[in-house]
Amino acid sequence: MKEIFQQRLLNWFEQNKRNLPWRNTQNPYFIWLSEVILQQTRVAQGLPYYLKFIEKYPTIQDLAKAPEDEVMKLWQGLGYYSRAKNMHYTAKYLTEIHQGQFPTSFEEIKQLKGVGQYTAAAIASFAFNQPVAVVDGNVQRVLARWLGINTDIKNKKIFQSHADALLNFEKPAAHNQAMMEFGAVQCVPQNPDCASCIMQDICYAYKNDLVRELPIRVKKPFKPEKKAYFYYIENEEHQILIRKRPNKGIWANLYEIPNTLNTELDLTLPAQYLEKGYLKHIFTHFILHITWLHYKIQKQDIVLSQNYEWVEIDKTDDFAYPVPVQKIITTIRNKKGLF
DNA sequence: AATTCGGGGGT
DNA sequence: ACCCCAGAATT
Repeated sequence: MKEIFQQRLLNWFEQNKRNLPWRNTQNPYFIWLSEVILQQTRVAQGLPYYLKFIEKYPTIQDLAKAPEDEVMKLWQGLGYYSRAKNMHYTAKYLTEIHQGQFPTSFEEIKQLKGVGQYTAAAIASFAFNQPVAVVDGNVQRVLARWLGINTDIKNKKIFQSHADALLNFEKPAAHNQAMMEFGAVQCVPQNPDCASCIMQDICYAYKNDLVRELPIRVKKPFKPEKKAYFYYIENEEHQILIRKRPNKGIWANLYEIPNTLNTELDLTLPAQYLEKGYLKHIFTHFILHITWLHYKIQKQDIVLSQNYEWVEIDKTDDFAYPVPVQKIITTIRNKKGLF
């Protein structure tokens, strides 16, 4: 059965694979970059970021010598910002400590910051053709349905052992990519077209009418909601107040306008604001209700704690912001002239 | 083993 | 409103 699956899978892959830029290379730097960008991210969303990164940083040395703020700005909007932070750290590490050489074994690759089990297996197999099986969300779905695995997909070990057993040792790179592509294109999460599937006659879920039930994903019962105020504070010199967030926690090392998310406001503001608005921001683990307020003040009337800085409104785009902060700035700035 | 970390697109 | 994506680090 294993050989039948492997052979059909590779045949299917040859005929149906998408032409993606990181598939036309064995450069470990490009492959690593693409894998980090694509962590928990759809190909369609990650693709433009990948193209931006390889254009701006054609080599790992280019990435290593870039300022972190510039890397974060290029990453803006992708989310999971620690990926960018770790990636930049690892680029510097490999350039300065490792002579710019990418490690070639799975074990060494997995030691790199920001590289876990999946990404290490992907790089080792794609770039160096090592026989290590990748397990991502796509692979888990394919395995769960084909074999009828009914344990929660959080139980990674179960899936890894099945993926290991199924790996094609002759062609690990093609096999791994084919597994993921099959999950992404054919064995999709919702309403897969099983009628056209080449694995139909050997698929446990299809034969037992369990396609809709597998894979099993245990979800958290509820998502908490928080409220916060965000303050667009403008002075008479057309500057606004921003600061860099701490290097840990949510939105690490991104820039923000004054706000009450997880903190008290450390500023004294006048009684009157110019306008206000509302924004809902949905995270994986909570919902944030944002009320934004637009103030105009005299620069001399405010005492700044040391890490705030005034920035020209026309230069605010040089900094990397969380998406809701960028939305507030863009919304208000685009009304310039009304006030 | 459970929680934290983002954002977007599909349905 | 819910799902889930080429997951990893931290607790």
